Amino acid sequence: MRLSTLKVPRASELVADKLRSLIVDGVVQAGAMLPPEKNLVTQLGVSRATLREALRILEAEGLILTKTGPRGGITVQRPGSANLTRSLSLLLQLQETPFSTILEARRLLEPMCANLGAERATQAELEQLERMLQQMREQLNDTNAYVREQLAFHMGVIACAHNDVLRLYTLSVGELISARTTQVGLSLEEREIGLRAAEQILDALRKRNGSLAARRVELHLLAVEAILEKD
Amino acid sequence: MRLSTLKVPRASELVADKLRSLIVDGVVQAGAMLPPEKNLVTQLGVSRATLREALRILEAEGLILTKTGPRGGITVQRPGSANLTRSLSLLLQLQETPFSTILEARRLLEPMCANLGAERATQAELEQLERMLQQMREQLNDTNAYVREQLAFHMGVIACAHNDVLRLYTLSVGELISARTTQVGLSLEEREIGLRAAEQILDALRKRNGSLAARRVELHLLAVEAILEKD
DNA sequence: TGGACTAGAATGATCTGACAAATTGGCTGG
DNA sequence: CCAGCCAATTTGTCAGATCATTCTAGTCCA
Repeated sequence: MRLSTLKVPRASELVADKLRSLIVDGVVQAGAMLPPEKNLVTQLGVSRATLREALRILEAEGLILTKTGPRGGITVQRPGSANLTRSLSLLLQLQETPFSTILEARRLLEPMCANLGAERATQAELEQLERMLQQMREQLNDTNAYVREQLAFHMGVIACAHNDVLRLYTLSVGELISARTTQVGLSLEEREIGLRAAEQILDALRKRNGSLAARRVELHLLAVEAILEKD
Repeated sequence: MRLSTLKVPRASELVADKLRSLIVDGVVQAGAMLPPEKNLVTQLGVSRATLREALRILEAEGLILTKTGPRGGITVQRPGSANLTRSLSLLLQLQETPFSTILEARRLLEPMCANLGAERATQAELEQLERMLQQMREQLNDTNAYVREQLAFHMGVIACAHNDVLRLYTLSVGELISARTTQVGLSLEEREIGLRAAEQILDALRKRNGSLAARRVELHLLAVEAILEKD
């Protein structure tokens, strides 16, 4: 008989597990508030220090946020992509992964998603993309706002694929690359070229031509990479 | 003049940031130990409670682990894929993403990586894959061990693509699916079929035939999906 | 000699109680 | 009516003590 080494759980971890399952199981919905620390301490039978260590864990997971004062307290949140992106970013930094690898990943992921999206996009989604395009046109003179809208458009295209896993993956690499793009900056000409590329991509989606959409996305991404790597 | 709402950082977050940057910047390498809490408290000028909240954050990020006793203490770790997988899993659970979406993501990611891998695999990697195949043969009678080796083989194939981002993505969906596979279990016949598929995939890699490798991976994954969805 | 046992030290884990800081809502005096 | 101040609530931080775990070294006995 083989026994694995027995792991002694900490009280703070057990508390974190208990509260996390309340959230994941939907007992407390996002937006709702947990009882104040004072009450939790009595209900859980641990000290405040232990409870607070558990809260920091949940906060690191993006499940809660805390505010001081009356009307403050512990609010349950739905974690966004931030944590996923953060985990990825940490891993890549520690492995000293070159930026070109991130670019390549996006260059492979997005065309694939666009291909799927061309088949699956609903009419409403296409109209939404048209509105996003309009947003990009309006923000053409503000680099930061433009980069933000561009990412939103990309994600809108990817959302048409109706696959949340791929959407989250693409979003996390997209966020990393957008951060860099904002640093480097885009000239007005580059922004205009990007806008035209977006128009072409939406056109391909409207035609339900997946391979055309994929090709256009890839070309656009290659152009962006050329800009990012010019220095 | 517009001022964004001023955010008051907590001491525990500042401490976590400071320690994290020590790790990310390589001042303390993985495997090294941080000073004991007692010393950190005096060096950082915060209370022990605050320091410990910071440590729980870093632990949640997979950057450290703590042990009690002499020779215990705070060890710096390189975070593995666990955090990424965990973040993804949380997000998917809260969005009530169906399992089929995860399967689809893998079915799209792995063939793409295999295609790349066929072009880029080194001789050493091919030999490593051959050894993994041997491991699978030896574990053919132990379902859990077999599933583990199968995931290792898959990841070995993906590693040939030499893209860490895609490797991490594929690994995280792979871990989610493997967990399910272990629950469902595989019959001996299914394991033998899987083994033969792996042999075929390695064969395609050896021939440097990317599209063949992609097709074989996809067929294999479709077979696995059929097993997982049979109930 | 050698092995088992024990006492002590190092270290993290938890608890307790207190005070500080932030924020809201109501009160009060003009 | 309103501006400003005060009190209450809640989280944030601190200091100190005690408990639990685990390694080391020494001791005792066969």
